[in-house]
Amino acid sequence: MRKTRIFIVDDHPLVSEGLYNILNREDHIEVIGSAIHAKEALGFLKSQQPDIVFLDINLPDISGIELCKKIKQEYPNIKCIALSTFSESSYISRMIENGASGYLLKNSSKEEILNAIQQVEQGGLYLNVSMETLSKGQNKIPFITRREKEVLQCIADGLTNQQIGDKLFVSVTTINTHRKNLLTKFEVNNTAALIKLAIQHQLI
Amino acid sequence: MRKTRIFIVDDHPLVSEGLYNILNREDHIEVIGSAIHAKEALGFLKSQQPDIVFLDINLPDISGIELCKKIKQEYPNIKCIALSTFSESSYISRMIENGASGYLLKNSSKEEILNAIQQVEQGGLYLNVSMETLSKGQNKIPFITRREKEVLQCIADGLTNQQIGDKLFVSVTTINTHRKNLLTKFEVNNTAALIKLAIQHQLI
DNA sequence: TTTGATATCCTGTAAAAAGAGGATATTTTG
DNA sequence: CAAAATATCCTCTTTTTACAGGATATCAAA
Repeated sequence: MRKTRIFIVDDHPLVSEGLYNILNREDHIEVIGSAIHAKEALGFLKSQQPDIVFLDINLPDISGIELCKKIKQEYPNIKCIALSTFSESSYISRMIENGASGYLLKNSSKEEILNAIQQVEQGGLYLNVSMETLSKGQNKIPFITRREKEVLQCIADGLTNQQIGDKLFVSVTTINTHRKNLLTKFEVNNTAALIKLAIQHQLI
Repeated sequence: MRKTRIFIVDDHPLVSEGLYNILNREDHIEVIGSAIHAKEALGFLKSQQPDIVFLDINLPDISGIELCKKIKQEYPNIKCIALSTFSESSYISRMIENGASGYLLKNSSKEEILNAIQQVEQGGLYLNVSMETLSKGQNKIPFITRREKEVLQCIADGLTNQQIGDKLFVSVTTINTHRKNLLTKFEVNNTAALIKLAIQHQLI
C-alpha cells in the first residue's frame, strides 16, 4: 500500500516538529517535507506533490487562507487541512470556501489528527470544531450597508452615539437607527455580542 | 556529564510532542516526562524532579503562572521556563515574579530553545521577547483576575448583567463592579471598546 | 413609473450601563 | 499576625442603549 504523503506549512517550529513526529511514526504516513511560509511551500510543491498539506492559518507572508486557494488552483488533487489556534475558529468557513478539506485546532490530540487524515483521504470533510461554533453565525455573514459599516467601526472604537453623530454629521437618532438595524441584522441583543461577531467576521 | 532533565507541561499535543522531539534529540538533554495539566504535573514531580520544567501559560485547570509559583515553593531548585503565544507576552513580568527563569514564545526556533536551556541552567534568565515589547506599555494586556475573565466572557457572549449574575450566582451589583474594574483596567469607556480590545488580546 | 433599498429624522418608554462612593468578608501573602 | 488583594454587596445619579412605531427624501433598478 502506498503511503499517504504529507506536507506541513507552519512557522511554529514546535508545532511543525510535533506534527512531523506524530505523523511519521505511523506506518501508512510519510511526511515529505515542511515549510515555514507560503513562498517556500509553493516552491516545494513545484517539485513534489503530497496527498495532503497541513497549513497554519497564520503564516508570516500570506495567510493560510490565501495559500489554500492558491494550492487548490494549481494542484486541485492536493487536499488541504487547516491548522489553527482556538481563537481563529471563525475562519473555518473561509477556509472551506477556499477548498480546504479539514480544519484542526492546534490542541487536537493525535487521534483527532489521524482521524482527520483518514477522513480527508476518503474524500470527506473533517472539522473538529463543534457544529455549534459553526452554525452560530459563521455561515451567515449579514450584509450591511456602507453607512452601517461606518457606524459599526465607530461603535467598536468606543465612540458614543453622540460622538458618532458628530463625526458623521448626522443626528443621534440616525445613529440609533443604524445601531438598531445592525443588531437586527446580526441577530444579537446587545453591543457586546455585536462587536464580537463583527470582529469574528473581520468586518472591523 | 549528567544529562539535563526536562519536564514538559502543555495541553497542546503538537507543542508538547514537538518540544519533546527537539530536546530529546540532543545528547545532553533528557525529557523525563510530560503532563497536560497542572494537577498531573504536580503529581509527577512528587516522584521525580527534573532540572527544568517547561510550562504553558494557558493550562486547562490552573494557570501556568500559579503552577510556576507552586513548583518554586515546593521545589526551589527546579527552574521554570514559560511557554506562551505572542499575545500573552504581558504575563512575562508576573511569571518572573513567580520565580520563572525563562520565557519562550511558542514560535521560537530550536536554537532559541536550546539557548534558553543553557542560559537557565547556568543560573541566568532567558527572555526571547524583545525589551521593546516589554517596556512598550502600548501593547500591554491588563492583568485581570479569574473572576473578571469569567465576567468578560459572559459580556462577550451577549449576556446582560442580570443574566451574568444569575449564571455566576452573585448579585447584579457585583457584576457591575467587575465591569467597572474591567473598564478601568482596559482603560476604555464602554463595552464595545472593551470587547474589541479583549478579542485583540485573545482573552476571549 | 413604481417599487425597494438606503439614509435620514422624530417621539416615546424601559432597561442597562457608567460612575461615584462607599462597606464587608475572605484569601493570599509578606 | 498584619497588610494587601480579591470578591462580594450596597445606594444613588446620570448617561447611554434598546426597542417600538412612526415619517420623509433620495436614488437605483424593475
